[in-house]
Amino acid sequence: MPAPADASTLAHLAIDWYDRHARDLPWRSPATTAWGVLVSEVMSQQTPVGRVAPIWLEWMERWPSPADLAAEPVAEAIRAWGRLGYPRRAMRLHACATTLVRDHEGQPPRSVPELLALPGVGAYTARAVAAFAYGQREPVVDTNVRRFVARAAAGRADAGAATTPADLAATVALLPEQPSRAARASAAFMEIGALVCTARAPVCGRCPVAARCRWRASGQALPVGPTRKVQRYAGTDRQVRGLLLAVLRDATGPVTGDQLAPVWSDDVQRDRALTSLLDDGLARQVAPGVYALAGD
DNA sequence: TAGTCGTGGGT
DNA sequence: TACCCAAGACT
Repeated sequence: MPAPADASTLAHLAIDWYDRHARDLPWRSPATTAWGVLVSEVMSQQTPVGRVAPIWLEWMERWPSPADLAAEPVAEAIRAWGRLGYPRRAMRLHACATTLVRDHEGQPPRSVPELLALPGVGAYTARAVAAFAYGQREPVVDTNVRRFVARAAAGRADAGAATTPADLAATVALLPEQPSRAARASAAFMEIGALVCTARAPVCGRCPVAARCRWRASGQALPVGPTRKVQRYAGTDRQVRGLLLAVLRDATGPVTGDQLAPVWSDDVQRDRALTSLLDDGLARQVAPGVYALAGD
C-alpha cells in the first residue's frame, strides 16, 4: 500500500526529524509571546542562537512587553544587549518597541508589510514573526534555509550571495498548505541547516532528507566560486567602535576622552569611530570631551 | 548593490 | 595562526 503523497516530501521528512531532534531553545516554548519571538529573531541576526538564549531570557524577564522596553532609556537596552554584537540592533529594538506602542496597540502586527515597516525588521525577521508567532504560511528564508533549499531541492552546493525573490519562491513551493504545518516546516528547515546541512561540513549521514537530496544525488559537487565575501575585522573601524562602546557600556556614567584613549592608539581612527557612534545614536556627547551611552 | 556593522567559537 | 561562519538590516 503506497504511502500518502505527502509522506515523502522534504517538508514531511524535515518536520518528522524536527519533532525528535529540535533544540529546546527558550523562545520555542508555546507560552512565548509575539514580542518574545520578535526579540529572539532580532537578537539572532548574525549571532549564534546559543549565545542569544541567556540574553533573551534576561530581556523577557525585564521587559515582557514592548511597553516595558519603550518606557526605559535606550541606554538600558544597549547595556542589556551585552556582547551580542551589532549593538545598533538593540537601538532598533527599542525604537521598534516605541513604534509598537504608538502605532500597533503595543503588540507586533500580523501582516508581513506592517512587520517590514518596523525598525530592525527585514525580509527574514518579518516572515519569521508571521510564521512562528502567528502561524502563517510565509517563506522564512535565512542563511540556513537558503543553503538547505539550494542543496536539497536545487542540487546546488550553496545559495547565492544575497536573498532573492527566487529564494522565497523556491522555499514557499516546499511548504505544506496548512499554515501551522508550513510554519513548522520552516523551523525544521532552519534547524536542519543549522545542525546537519552546515556550510562547511554537512553531516549527510544524519540528514532526514539525504535519500531525496538532489545535491547528494549529484555527487555533492563542491562550490565553484567564492560564496560570500568575508570581511576582515582586525584593525577596522568596527573593532574600534566595539572597543569604545564597551567602555561606555561598562561605565556607570559619562566618560572623558582620556578614558577612551587607551582602547586605540591611533587618534585619527579612534576619533572617526567615536564620531560614527555619535552619528548612529549609540553614543552622545554630554559636554566637550565627555561622552555617554545614548540616553544615559 | 556592494559595504558597513560586533563578537566569539570552531577548524 | 588565520580564516570561516553565524536565525540580516540598512544605505
